[in-house]
Formats: sequence, structure tokens, C-alpha cells
Amino acid sequence: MMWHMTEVKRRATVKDVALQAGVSRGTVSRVLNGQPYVSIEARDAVDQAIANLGFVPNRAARSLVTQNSQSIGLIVHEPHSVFVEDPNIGSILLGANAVLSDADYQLSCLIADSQRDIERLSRYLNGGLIDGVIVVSARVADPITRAISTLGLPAVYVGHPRDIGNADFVSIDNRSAAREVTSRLVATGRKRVGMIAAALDRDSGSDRLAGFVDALGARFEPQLVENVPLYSYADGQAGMKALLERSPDIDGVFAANDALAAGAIEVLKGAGREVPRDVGIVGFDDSAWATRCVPALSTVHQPAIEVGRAAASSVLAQLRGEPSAGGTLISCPIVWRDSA
Amino acid sequence: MMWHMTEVKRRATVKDVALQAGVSRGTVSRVLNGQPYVSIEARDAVDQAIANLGFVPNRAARSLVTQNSQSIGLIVHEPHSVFVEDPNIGSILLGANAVLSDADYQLSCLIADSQRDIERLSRYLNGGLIDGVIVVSARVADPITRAISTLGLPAVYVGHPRDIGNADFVSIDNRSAAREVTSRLVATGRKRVGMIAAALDRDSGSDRLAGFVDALGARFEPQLVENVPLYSYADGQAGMKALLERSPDIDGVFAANDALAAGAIEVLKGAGREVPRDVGIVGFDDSAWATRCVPALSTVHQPAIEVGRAAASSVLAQLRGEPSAGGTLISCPIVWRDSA
DNA sequence: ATGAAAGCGCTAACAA
DNA sequence: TTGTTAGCGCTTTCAT
Repeated sequence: MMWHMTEVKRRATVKDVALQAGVSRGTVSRVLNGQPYVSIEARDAVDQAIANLGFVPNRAARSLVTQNSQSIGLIVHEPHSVFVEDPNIGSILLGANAVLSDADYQLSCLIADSQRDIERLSRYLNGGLIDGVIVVSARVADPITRAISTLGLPAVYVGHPRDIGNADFVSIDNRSAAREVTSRLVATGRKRVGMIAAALDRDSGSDRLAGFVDALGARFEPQLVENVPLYSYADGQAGMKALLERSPDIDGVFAANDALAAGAIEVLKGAGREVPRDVGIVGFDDSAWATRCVPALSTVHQPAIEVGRAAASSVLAQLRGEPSAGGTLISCPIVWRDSA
Repeated sequence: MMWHMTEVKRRATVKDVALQAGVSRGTVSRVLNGQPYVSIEARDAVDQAIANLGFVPNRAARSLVTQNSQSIGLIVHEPHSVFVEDPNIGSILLGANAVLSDADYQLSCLIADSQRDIERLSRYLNGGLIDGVIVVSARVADPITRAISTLGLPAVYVGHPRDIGNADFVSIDNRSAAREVTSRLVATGRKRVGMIAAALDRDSGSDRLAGFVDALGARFEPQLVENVPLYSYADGQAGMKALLERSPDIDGVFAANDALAAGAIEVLKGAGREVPRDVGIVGFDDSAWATRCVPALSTVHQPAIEVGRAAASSVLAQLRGEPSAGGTLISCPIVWRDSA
């Protein structure tokens, strides 16, 4: 017989399986959870029935009794533009998913895009459908952060480890990378190395500047640093112009990201300086800008997949009751191309 | 008193609320669900107690009885590269989330990145934690697609409306957009308009070609179309070279996407043709390539947010039991810049 | 090794 | 208008 409409066939339950297998619901449950003390025959009968009936356990019911759900939320709380354009967040997702998948956890990515979202999310987290969370970019005094901490939900924060108390976090090691880049600029004979620093209100921005200062040590000259507000091409141009005006003999520049570096290169060219001959320049992110620049940009690669993996591992560890890892800093490989 | 450890305080239940409010659990439930027939006093007492106790209903328990979970899954089943780089998927998510959020549904984005993921997902969908799904890029004979249809789960497919039977889908209207672009090329005086077609195995690729053919009608000349495998810069170069060789008098090109168009422009410049004076060229996607090209690319904008919104609306409609919308084609605005 | 039975936290049907 | 009660589908003692 054929049917046209999708039948609303009642889904099989443990009871149905038990009936068909000729055992009790308890036994079915034991088989389901791979517990010992089940006879071969019983197990076979149950497996058989499960297959026949196409039975799949209802996770809501299971969650209700076990008080856990085998799923982890990943909350993305970023402005539209970042969410849409930043390739790192996709990689973080993929990395986290890989680790969680291996542990048989379901990753569920949740978007916080409006006040309403935030409120619904706080409720959702309370709802018992999620065992732990990875938060990509918490905000200060965020209701979500608050909900998480009052709830004692295992959590790990990615990227902005400020204002989250002593919770676990995972971040790339901005400071070390900046230090390394700057040192190399110096080591290759650059005498007057400057920096276009940006977004100092974010840890990424301030840490990159800190690394730059570290590396220069006593040789650090404040007038060789120009602070600009955003990680943007336009700000890169503005920053480079300022630097060039203040210190015409500048021969090395660490730009806090690739877009800034691209803007800087543009200005440098306009001023008749050749990169890397006259001025060496290094960016940060290893984004699409890097390979499209001429010359191709030397830059810091962000191992975003690793960040995702580490974040997932941390939540999993918390779930197992292991002592907190605290903060994890992922170190970034530097990609030396042609610009320095 | 201060406390150092996060107490594992048992979460309040309806029972606790009922007790504190001096009413029955039934009444608490009625308040929770905004049902009528609750006295003002009772309601106040319950609200009070809820606030005191910081009570949040357990969704697993609620799902168990109501058989629905107020959450919708969005399954992303794309190769890594697409997932990481394609800005459209981010926009689709945002669009879908906006609509679902308004309807008080939680969007949960699920990643299918491995065989294991796919199997776990199929089980997850069966688990009753999800009321409906939006599938971004189903595969042929995909276990997920199969699970969805045997389950009768309300679903809508985004982007690849092939092989999904008569299920609802949402897609951009590739064909109309291609038609419009081509017509305009002709209308602005181009006499020999060609196309670099790509990815003909995907509906996006074949539909764009179909639109091109539509627009040209009787004037269509097969030798003015070059098929290349991928939507890539390199294939754009190859395609343009072939076209130029076969038809040196070509004066208009519709490239199936922006990367192809960028490659084509490069080749055209190398061949001493000026864009748009000698050859007019139009891309597709309105991606980052478009504004970085010189001259800036005229191209088709993909309203990905709209796609997300439409997909979400469709699932919601199915959930309300409304008659299926079938397929929805979202029309794409064309952005005329400098290349044609 | 297995069955019976008690609940997980909530909603909904039924009385009152 | 409200309280009582019976489950939703599963796991988990506790007997046996």
C-alpha cells in the first residue's frame, strides 16, 4: 500500500520495544546504555526490536531523569559584521564541533543578536537542555554571563578574557605573537620600528601593543606608536600617515591587523617608499588581505580551529569534574611572506 | 556571608514555587503559560515566588509532555572552506534567527562535518529536542535528509533544491538574476555577450547559465559560453582566455560569480582590453571581490538575510499546520558599479 | 540477570 | 477559579 501524506505515526517508546522483545522496560534501558548484566539473548531480542521499530530514545525524557543532555551550547554574541565576515568564528565552530563530536556531544550554536535573544537564551540555558557553554565574546555585565555564573553552568569564554572573573577562557596569545614579530623586525636590521595599534579597548588590541613594547624594551619610543580606533583599512592609512609625518625615518611597522597593514602599504607606496626594501611591514590575522596585498603580507596566523578545540576540551574537562584549566593561550605561527 | 565554591544548589521546581506561593502546581503551571482563570492574587503570589526562587521551568520536562520544544535546528552541511569563508551562511543564520526569535523559538545551529556528525545528528533530530529544521545544503541520499523525511519533521531546504522530493525550499532566484544581467548587457549596446559558466552540477551554476540563455534567445551562440569547474579566480582566468581566443570580438561577459569575474578582468587587462570600455563584465554574489576589483564590479547581490527569514517563516508555517509554501525564490537586486 | 515500581519536572484533563 | 491526578518516556533503585 502507498501513502501520500506523511503519517503522524506515534514514535516507538521503550515500552514498545520491551513488548516486542518480550522483556521489561528496565532491560531495554540497560541495553540502551550498554550496561552489564544483560543476557545475550535479551540483548539480541532488544536490538532486534529496536531495529524493527526504528526506535530512537527520546532525549527530552532521558535528560529529564539524568539531568544532562549531552549537548553543549556555543553562544555567539558578536555584531553582525563580525559574524558574517570573520572567518575565525567559523573555524572556532568547526574546531569545537570536532572535539565534542568525538566525545559524543552535540554542539548547538546559539545566536545572541538582540535583547530579546539574550533574554530567551538566558532562559534556554536554565532549561536543562544544555550541559555547558562556550561563549564567543562575552560582554561586560551581560545577562548571559550572569545567567551562566549564577547557574554554575560549566563554561569557557573565547576571545575576550576580561570581566569574566576567574572563569576559564581560551584565547590566542596576542602578546607573544606581537613580541615575536617585533623582535624579528629588529633582528632583520630595522632601526626604527613603529606600530599601528588599534582597538585598545579590546584585549586583542592592548595585548598586541604590550607585546610590541615588550620586544623593544629600552629602545621603545612612544612617538613610534600610533593608536587608531578600528581594525580597518582606512585607519591603517591614517595611522601610517601620522607615523610617516612624525618619524620620516621609520623603517619597520607592525600593524595590529592585516587590514591596517594593507592601508599602511598603500600610503607607503604613495609616499614613494618601497616595501619591504625601505620599510618592512607585518600584519596580524593571516586573512584574505594578506595574500592580496602587493607585496604579500607577512603576518600572524590565528589558529582558530585550535581555539575551538581547546574551548571544547575545557568544557568537557569541567563536565568530568576535573580541576579548571584556568586560561589557555594558543600560540600563533607567524607566516613570513614578502612584506618583511 | 560569602561563599567560594559554586554551590550545586538544587534548582527550584514548580513544586517549590507552588509551596511558597501557597497554591497548587496546576495553578503555577497556568501562570507560567499565561492561561486564563487565575485570580489576580494567585498570579501575584506565584510571580513573587518565581522571582524569589529564581525559578526557570525545565524545558526537558515541558518538552516531554507537550511534545514540542520551541526550538528549530539549522543544519549546516557544507565543506570546511565554504563554511569558513562564505559570508552568506552567516547572513542566513542571522535572518532565520531574527524571525524565529520573534516567534519565541530558539534557533540552534548544528554542524554536519563528518560521518559521525551525520549519524549523531540523525539521532538528535529524532530525540524530540527540535520541532523543525532548516537544512543548508542537503546532500543526495543524505542520512539526515532521510531521517527528516521518515520522521515527518517540518523542514525547509536552503540552496540546493534538487533531490529533496517535494519538500519546501528557499533559494535565490539565480535564473531571473542571470536573465536580467544579460539583458542589461545587451541593452547597453554589447553585441557579443559571452558567459563564464561554472559548477554546472549545482543548481546555482546551471540556473545562472539557463538565465543567460533565456535572455539571449535566438541570438544565443554556444561558442560564447565557456564552462569551468569551480567558482574560482583561477577558473575565471582560464575561462576568459578561452573565450578571448575563440571570439576575439567579445564585448560583454557574464561571469557566474565574482571570483570568476575578477580573474576574467585580470586576463582582459593582460590582453590590452579596457573594462568596461572594450568589454563589459558582470559578476554574481556581491562579495568582497566586487569592491576590490578595479574597476569595481557590477554584480548580483544575494539577499542572504532574506533567504534565512523566508526559510524560518516556512518552518514556522509548517508548524502551524499551514499548507506548504512549496518553493520560494528570492529575487536578487543587481548592483551596477563600474565594470558594466 | 531481570522485573516492578518510583520518580525526573512539567502540563492538562477532570473534579470540585 | 482552583486542586488533584495521571501521565509524557526514560532511568534507576530494589527486590527477586
